[in-house]
Amino acid sequence: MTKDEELLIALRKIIRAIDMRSRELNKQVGLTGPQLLILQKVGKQPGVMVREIAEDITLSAATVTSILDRMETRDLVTRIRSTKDKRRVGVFLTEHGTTSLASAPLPLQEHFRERFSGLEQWEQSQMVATLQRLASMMGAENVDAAPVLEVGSIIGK
Amino acid sequence: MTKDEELLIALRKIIRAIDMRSRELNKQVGLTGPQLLILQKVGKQPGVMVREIAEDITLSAATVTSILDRMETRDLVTRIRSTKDKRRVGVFLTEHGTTSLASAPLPLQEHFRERFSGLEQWEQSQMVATLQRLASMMGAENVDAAPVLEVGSIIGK
DNA sequence: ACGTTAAATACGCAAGGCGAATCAAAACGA
DNA sequence: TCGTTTTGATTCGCCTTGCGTATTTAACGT
Repeated sequence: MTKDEELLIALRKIIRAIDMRSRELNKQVGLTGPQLLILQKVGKQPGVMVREIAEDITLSAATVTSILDRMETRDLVTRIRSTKDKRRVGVFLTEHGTTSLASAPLPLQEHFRERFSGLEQWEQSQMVATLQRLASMMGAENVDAAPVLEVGSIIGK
Repeated sequence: MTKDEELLIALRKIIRAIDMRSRELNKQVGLTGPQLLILQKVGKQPGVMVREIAEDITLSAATVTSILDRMETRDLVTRIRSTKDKRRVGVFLTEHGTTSLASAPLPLQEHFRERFSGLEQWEQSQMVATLQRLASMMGAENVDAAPVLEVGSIIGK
């Protein structure tokens, strides 16, 4: 098994674990992972724009809108259109959203967090750094477009 | 921002990148990530039962059935009911499935693979190791019974 | 022979996601 | 100043993963 196969397998396991966690959360408190993420973001930065949220958690604006729809019908957030710039829409927590956030379980499983926080500081940092690196390696475009050098990309087209 | 928040953000980016890749694959060759996984499984073990597949990739039988439905309409696999035990259904690759599997693009993006293979050996190993560790930290129950050595796991329970 | 259990499917449902199209408003440019 | 772009958000249509809960068909135990 090659290294990148191993990498993929490991990633799939991780993805699945996170997905399961999300479903579990949804059953328990009616909040899926992505919803919780957004809730936290709004909690930290009331009035945050939809665009900002989307960038933050790297989802399309359309997706964020649809998630916000669901959250709004559950009375977790409200959207208020800016009067200054009427294109903008700010997202705020409702009272219910605030209390939900306060009592919300964390997006990651408890037992994971315990294990993670049990690691040495440097190990945690190293882990995060590795993931961030991986993320940027996978992130398509943000890796500024190989300049002239690359012949392959031209041929490839 | 705490370390585990950073971790989660990075993970979401990675997940998204993989998801995008999966969609891309789907458009190009009609194979999503999970479908590819199943295809590989069937390739390795022709005639494998639905139940076995489900266990293997830890999905419900219902889910596997629905994925197989899609794969069958795309003529990637066929299902043949056993004559011996008529409850059982074996899954096989079609010709098209076989060639698809052989020529299947890799689950990871090309440019990622290039970058990844550009890393030093030790870096690759380190990266994979980190992910595997993460996966096992997240994997809930399937962390079958850390043997005696591990004291932590006992206390942890 | 009859009830129990196992394998697969059918059915219904929800969420996350995307792109393309649309609409409104702001910014820009000449 | 008046078009033209650009930006922010939403709507629409569509797809997959994934589950739970029946339902059917067949094997098995006693």
